[in-house]
Amino acid sequence: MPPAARPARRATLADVAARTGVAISTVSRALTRPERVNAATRERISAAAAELGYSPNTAARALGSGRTRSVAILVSDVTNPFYFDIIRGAQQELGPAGYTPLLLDTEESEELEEAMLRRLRASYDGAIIAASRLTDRRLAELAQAVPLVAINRQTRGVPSVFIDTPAGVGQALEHLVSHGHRRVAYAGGPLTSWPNERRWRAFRTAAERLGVEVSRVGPFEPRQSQGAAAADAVLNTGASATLAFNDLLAIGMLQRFAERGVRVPRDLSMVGCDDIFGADFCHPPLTTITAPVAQAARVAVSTLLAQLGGESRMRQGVTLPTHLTIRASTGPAPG
Amino acid sequence: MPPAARPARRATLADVAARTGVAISTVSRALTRPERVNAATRERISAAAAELGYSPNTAARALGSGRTRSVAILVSDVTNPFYFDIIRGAQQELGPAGYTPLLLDTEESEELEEAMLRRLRASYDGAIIAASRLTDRRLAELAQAVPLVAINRQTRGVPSVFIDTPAGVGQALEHLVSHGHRRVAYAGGPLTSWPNERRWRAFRTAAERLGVEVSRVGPFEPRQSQGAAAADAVLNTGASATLAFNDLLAIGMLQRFAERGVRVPRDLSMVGCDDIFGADFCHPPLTTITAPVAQAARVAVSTLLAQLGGESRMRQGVTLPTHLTIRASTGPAPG
DNA sequence: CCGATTGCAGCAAACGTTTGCCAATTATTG
DNA sequence: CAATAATTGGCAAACGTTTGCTGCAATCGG
Repeated sequence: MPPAARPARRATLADVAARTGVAISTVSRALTRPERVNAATRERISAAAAELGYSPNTAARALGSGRTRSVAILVSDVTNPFYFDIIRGAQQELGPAGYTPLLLDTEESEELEEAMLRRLRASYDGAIIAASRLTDRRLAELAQAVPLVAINRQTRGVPSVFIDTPAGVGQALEHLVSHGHRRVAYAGGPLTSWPNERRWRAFRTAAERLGVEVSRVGPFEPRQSQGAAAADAVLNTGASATLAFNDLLAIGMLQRFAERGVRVPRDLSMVGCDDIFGADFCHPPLTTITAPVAQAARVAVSTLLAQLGGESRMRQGVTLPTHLTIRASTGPAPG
Repeated sequence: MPPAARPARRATLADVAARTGVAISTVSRALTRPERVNAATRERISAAAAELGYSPNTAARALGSGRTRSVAILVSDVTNPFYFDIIRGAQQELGPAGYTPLLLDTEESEELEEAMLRRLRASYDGAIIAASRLTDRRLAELAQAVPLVAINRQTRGVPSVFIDTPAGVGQALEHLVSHGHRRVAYAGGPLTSWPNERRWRAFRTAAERLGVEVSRVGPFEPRQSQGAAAADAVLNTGASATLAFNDLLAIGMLQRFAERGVRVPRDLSMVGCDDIFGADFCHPPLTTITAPVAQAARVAVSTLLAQLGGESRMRQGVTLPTHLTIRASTGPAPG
């Protein structure tokens, strides 16, 4: 067993220093600020470090420097596919920058959200908050104390990345109206969800502009299982087309319509929001407002890293465009 | 602004100690080992800690104690919906136990897997490895140095949770044979995937037992986009039914079949593995081998925590049963 | 050839905990 | 009531880094 002689203990700076015959501080600098150390010495140190398989102890580093090289990613529900792309996008941007994600599930709770952020404050350098449930006031206060970037939440004083789904909502409604729909319904998400309110407002405004009748049903938790209730409620309104708060809900509604024998899009047209995994292969494939979710996460991370890097003139708010992806769940109004 | 007087600096043990008039060590003990301290003192300390909003600095704690209260979750691709349930299940078990997940994406790379595990060794107490790409030897060696539990990977000396999909493969084949299928194909996953080989073996064995002809196509990366190639390859074999390495691939295949005008299950029956998000609402809904993925993750975490807790007599290997979920993608053989 | 400048490396003090050991106080026992 | 035991709380040394300051030597300009 050749590699069996592995030291049980991890190599530390002290070990590398001893092997090289220099001081610990020199090793530290050689590894973190190479330019502060003579090239020859640096060489020897790197060699010794490699031989010993040295890698820094993150806890000690965090304690010494106050920086952790990790970023908290707050999602309200790890289960929601919307966040998969958030996680993925964040990961993509974080990894190459040498940061590690700290995934936190706030379980749709305002209290938990703030508590986690506070409790683990020393464990991350900054945070990406996707779908905050916090009030504007609390969020703004928090942003004073913690470097953070919010996704899909615009609040004064809080850097954010906003996915312009409301604009897409307008497009979606035009699409429906052009197909002859005159009565439309909005199947709403949680009342505490900020984007939900924005989408509803955009929906109502566009409807007014286009002269169609609207109703709103809900609130519904954004889960597939809630789709049944939402579908039934929409049917009650007599609308010929409906827009759901998000795709998860929309997919659930689609299933319910199928169960009840409501043919989509023949009897009813259905539009979702976000274009999550599954929206393209559900039945019928869902017309939806495609959101650049992974991109939003990447932008959020890069904004955050810039902030952490001490960039003063910072983008305070970025808006990302969406587009309407027309699939098979929308069509001409019946009759 | 009442809460404005917040100290910019986080409260430390020293602050609490000063406020209570006891030593730092006493505060530490009062908070971590309440029984080691007088009830009255403990009371006063807790009160002061609460007032100051004290919460321990995890880095300092890790440094002092060598324990981090966090668990690494290694997945080969955060994008794969299979892992959503892993993440979710792990989260569910970790949270209540006061642990935090450290999500690591190994990007299907053996090197990255081991490197991450080593580099971040000081940042986690133990690891859950879902779908290791490591060789048996490396994995076993690693298990000596790091408390870990593997999911879907049985290797001597490595505690594991195994989802018995191979048993389900047998069932699936019986289901197909009972529908008159005589030629079946396996659309394989990555060659480095351990479960892939197990599934294929189970498939071949069952086919032999049932007297049907098998072929194997692949390997394919387990991505939806790879479904096209897999579907075309299967069509070439002349099989009337096919089992895919996993649902992601199966869903991709379903899409390709639709494109090519192959009617499922009329012309061809299709079975997936895992029953991921989407398997129930794709078109047609997928017959699949349902795996208790979230449960597997929960069991893995609890096994790991037991190990961390110093339990010596440990379950070395747990096997979780699967079952065949019949939906609409399978039916009688054509002709 | 001397004083000023620069580059490089080391010393030592943090950072906020945990924890082994010891001292003081209080409770228990014969 | 003295001796012993148990409980309680404090001291101080880790843990492995980072980083401000200092000192030394080599280099440079004049």
